[in-house]
Amino acid sequence: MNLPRARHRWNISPKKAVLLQRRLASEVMDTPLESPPRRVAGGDVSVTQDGSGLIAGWVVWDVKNATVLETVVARQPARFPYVPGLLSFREAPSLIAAARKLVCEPDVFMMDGQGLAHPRRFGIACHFGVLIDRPTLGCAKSRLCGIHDTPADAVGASKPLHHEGQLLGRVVRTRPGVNPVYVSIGHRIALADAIRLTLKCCTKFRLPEPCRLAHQLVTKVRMNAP
DNA sequence: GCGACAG
DNA sequence: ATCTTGTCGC
Repeated sequence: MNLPRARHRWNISPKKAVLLQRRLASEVMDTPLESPPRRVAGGDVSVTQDGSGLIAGWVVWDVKNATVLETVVARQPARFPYVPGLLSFREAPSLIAAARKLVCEPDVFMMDGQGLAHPRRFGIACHFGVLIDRPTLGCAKSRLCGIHDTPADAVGASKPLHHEGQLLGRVVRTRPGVNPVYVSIGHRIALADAIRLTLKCCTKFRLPEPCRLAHQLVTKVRMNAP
């Protein structure tokens, strides 16, 4: 992939990281996808036992044929701690490094974490999306901020996620009897597109296939190379 | 001051 | 996120 050049450093203080988020958040674009997505990349990051290394990976999923088109991984030292609200400063660098290895051009990138559903409206899906200038969406397994009702126990049921008077995303039931996921836009996508695509990629499990397979990928790589 | 807090 | 045993259900 031919990605844009780096726009800022990553080894900055949490204080400056927050300021950077506020500045870049204005660049997020809430716009419909230009065409029905066919190649969807799911990304995830695993951490080594001692917590010093990160392994990021992407799995490109063909939604039409339900097949894997490509997989890539990248290893990097962990240079930023996990701080709620600043996840992208810890994981995005490795995810970008891995994305640079992709040969194909995904139509959308699905991130394991929040997008707009963030205290400053700039979760990892927004940050990654703005930096690489590609359509992205956030599909998190739990809540970071906001309030919502419990969606009905049926596939596709959902409830809005609100925070400070704004609609940040939707809590979506992807499987009956299991916890819903938190879907929000990352960049260059509309919430309706994000939800539709998330559901379309959920075939047999709670998480959409691209994300689930990416999680398996980085976990296995970590096991086979401490 | 206290609880909450993506991965 | 990672660690970690058994357990319930299809």
